[in-house]
Amino acid sequence: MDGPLSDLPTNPNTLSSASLDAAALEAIELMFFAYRDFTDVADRILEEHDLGRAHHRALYFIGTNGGITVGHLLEILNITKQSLSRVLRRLIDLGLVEQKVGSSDRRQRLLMVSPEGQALLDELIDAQRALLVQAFKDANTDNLQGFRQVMLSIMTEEDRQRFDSAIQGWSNERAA
Amino acid sequence: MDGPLSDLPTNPNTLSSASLDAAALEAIELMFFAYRDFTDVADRILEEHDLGRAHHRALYFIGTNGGITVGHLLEILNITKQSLSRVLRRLIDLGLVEQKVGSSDRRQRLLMVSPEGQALLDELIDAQRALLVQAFKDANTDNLQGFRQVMLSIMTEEDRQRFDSAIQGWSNERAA
DNA sequence: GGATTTATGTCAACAGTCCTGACATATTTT
DNA sequence: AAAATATGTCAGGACTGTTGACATAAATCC
Repeated sequence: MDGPLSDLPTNPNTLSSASLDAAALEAIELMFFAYRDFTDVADRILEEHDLGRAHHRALYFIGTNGGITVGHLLEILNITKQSLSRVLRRLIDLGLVEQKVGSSDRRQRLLMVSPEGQALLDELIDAQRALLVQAFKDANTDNLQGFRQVMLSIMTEEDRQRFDSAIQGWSNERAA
Repeated sequence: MDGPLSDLPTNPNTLSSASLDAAALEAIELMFFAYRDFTDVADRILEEHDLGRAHHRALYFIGTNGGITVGHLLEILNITKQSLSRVLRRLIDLGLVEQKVGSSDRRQRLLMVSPEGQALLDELIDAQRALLVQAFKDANTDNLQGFRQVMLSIMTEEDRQRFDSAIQGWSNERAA
């Protein structure tokens, strides 16, 4: 049997309300299982280092935003500073993350990963990237655009703006 | 600027390794932000009822698999029975979930949601479905198929089998 | 029919991650 | 000099996951 996304009207730009509803209902489960298995590949690596997901997230955004301030990191992660504190302390104590006093504002603590932190981050990113590359292998350009467009549209506008994209604000527009 | 998924080769079925890599790298963040904002809409409702995500997940799979056994629920959720116990106890004490002794195997406790549990579940599902329907509104059939195909491919084969799909096992096949 | 396995439940302890509230320090801004 | 800002920390609580141990009832095995 085909799933809810398979029996749609012929016109590629016209989807019935019922079809959208059925597709969305299935997508609730797609989100759950895909995200769980996506995070699992990283969790296995983190276990070996006795670190949790929170450490992964902090390490990730520090590594991909070298010199980020604590405040900015808090904004991205959407957690309290007390919550980040424990995680960050651990990463610093383990020598995976380093702090530098801000040059223009000496109150700031600029965060960056150490070589050891970068090595772990590379390991984590490679594992998740490999999974995604495998998942993308049999998809064509349209499929990938669709995946990207849907994922962007699921986010809040604020989060969407993190992705520099030609289709920013597209959600209220008609596809060309 | 376009994102990594935008500057791909013209042939829709041929994607360079570098493009796939760049797309996967971006997708790591797409997964993070989309999933977070997707769960947030449910979390807001759960807060009003003083329930957590674990209660949501249990309620969801009981509601969509009426009469499910405790053992089967544990398999789906991939957690320990001790972990589920606390959550289930709370749902039962609140009158959101009911138990019935199995008819063929009287050791089993068949789980089902009460009318009150169904009402809460409907509220949760409606919120997430509304978000997804909105996200799907500007996508065409190919886009949605792409989203579905990629999400299915990200899962383990075991999880993928929960979705009855014409493209089961497609990951090693060539698209028609 | 007695022994074993299975399905479920519970107690206890511990870990990770999030929260709120309060308070402290250094630095910048007004 | 006073107020605001960036950061850090202490304390306590909630939720959700883990391991290990033990208990009961029912099904299955020999």
